[in-house]
Amino acid sequence: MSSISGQPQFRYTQPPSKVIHLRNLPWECTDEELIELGKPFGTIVKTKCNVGANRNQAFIEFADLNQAIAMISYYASSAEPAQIRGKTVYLQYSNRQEIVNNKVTADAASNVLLVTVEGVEAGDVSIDVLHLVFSAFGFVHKIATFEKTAGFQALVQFSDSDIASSAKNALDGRSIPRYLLQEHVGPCTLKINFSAHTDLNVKFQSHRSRDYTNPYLPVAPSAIDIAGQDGMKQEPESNVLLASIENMQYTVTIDVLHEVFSAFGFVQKIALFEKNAGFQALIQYPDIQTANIAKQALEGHCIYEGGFCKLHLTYSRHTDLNVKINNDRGRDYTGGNIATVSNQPSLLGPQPVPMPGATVHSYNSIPYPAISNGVSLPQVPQAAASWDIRSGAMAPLQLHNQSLPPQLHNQPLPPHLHNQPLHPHLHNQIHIQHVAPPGVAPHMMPLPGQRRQQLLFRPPQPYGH
DNA sequence: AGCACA
Repeated sequence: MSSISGQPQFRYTQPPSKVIHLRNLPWECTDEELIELGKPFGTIVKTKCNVGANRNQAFIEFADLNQAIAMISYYASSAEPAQIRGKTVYLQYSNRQEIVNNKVTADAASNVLLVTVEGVEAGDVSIDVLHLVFSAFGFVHKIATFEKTAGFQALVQFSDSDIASSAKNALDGRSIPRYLLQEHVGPCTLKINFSAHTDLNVKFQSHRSRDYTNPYLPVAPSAIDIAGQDGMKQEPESNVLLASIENMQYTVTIDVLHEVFSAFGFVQKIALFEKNAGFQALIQYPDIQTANIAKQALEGHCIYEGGFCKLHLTYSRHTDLNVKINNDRGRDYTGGNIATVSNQPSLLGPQPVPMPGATVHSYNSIPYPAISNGVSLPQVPQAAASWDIRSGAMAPLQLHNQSLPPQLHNQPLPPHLHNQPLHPHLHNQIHIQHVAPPGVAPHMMPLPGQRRQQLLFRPPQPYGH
């Protein structure tokens, strides 16, 4: 324990530190007395007394190293030793660089997080969105939301503090992805602390509290609403879809969107716009059912292989888009008498513009051959298109669950599902060889739901870019 | 009189 030389090693080898270690203190010593002792030498930022088994040691931390040096130097050459309550105290530099107060457990890790959502008003962020966001890190047991002066807050309970910590580390200071929010909602930054709670007392399932461990908990009447089965949105259904495009590495044109969304029915109108530094599109179908099918089939899918241009679909509040002019920002396929910008060749001539007054049936009228190249295709129902990488052909992507409305059964296949060729004009538009990476064909890539969650905040970087 | 989980 002692040094080889017979003298304690620590005696002359302490490097300077802002922290001074004091010993031989009276047990009753207080922080005030430590401050009195050290104050003449500088600014004391922290003290700690009653340290050690005998509670007769203490620490003083100065704001500046030179102040600690001044105190040590003074008493090293002083005839009067440092004293507290008449007792000589011995000083030396501490072997630590700062006083740490582990007594303060205000921010101790907990399995319950206190989440403050900044920049929102009541109802902007549903409990289901929070559940989705936090479920990426583990099973969420309970959520309780409330409004305080601090704003919209939520307590999110995990099974243990490790999971809670990982969620906190990943999400604190970040924002809820735009596509989880309704159109009008601004950026929602999460500020996350550990709660002092360990188990929330959720009395019933409601729009403000949930217990995911107890499916038999009574449901508050106020919670029975029009939320969809996924519960992500409170928005009512609409024939107009709002598409947010995530990870948009490549240009997404109206023609591309038209191609993709036409697989489900006649697309009446499309409008593109930038919002909140993101890229969004409104796609108008003749009816809610068609929009519903497209929404469910395409949600989370990528337009391009490699996770690029992932679609996130919600119902718009619009029911009829006002497209005044056909250009690269807006398109009206209903054949109304509106102006057309001349530098949009794909709109002219053979562009598949159905007759005026077209209904969902009119999507059959798109002037493509029903079958091309003699390639027989799987039976309807078909939903989204999928490009075969090797052949460049488009293969059908099955709808997962629901049945199609009657009018979509036994119809000729939509143009996407045809092997070759597309109309020359459109062909060039949708193959997007100029935007896809070399050797990669445009491709509809379904991503599993869990992966979607994983990607929420950390979109993949394509090809090492 | 000799470095803090408190």
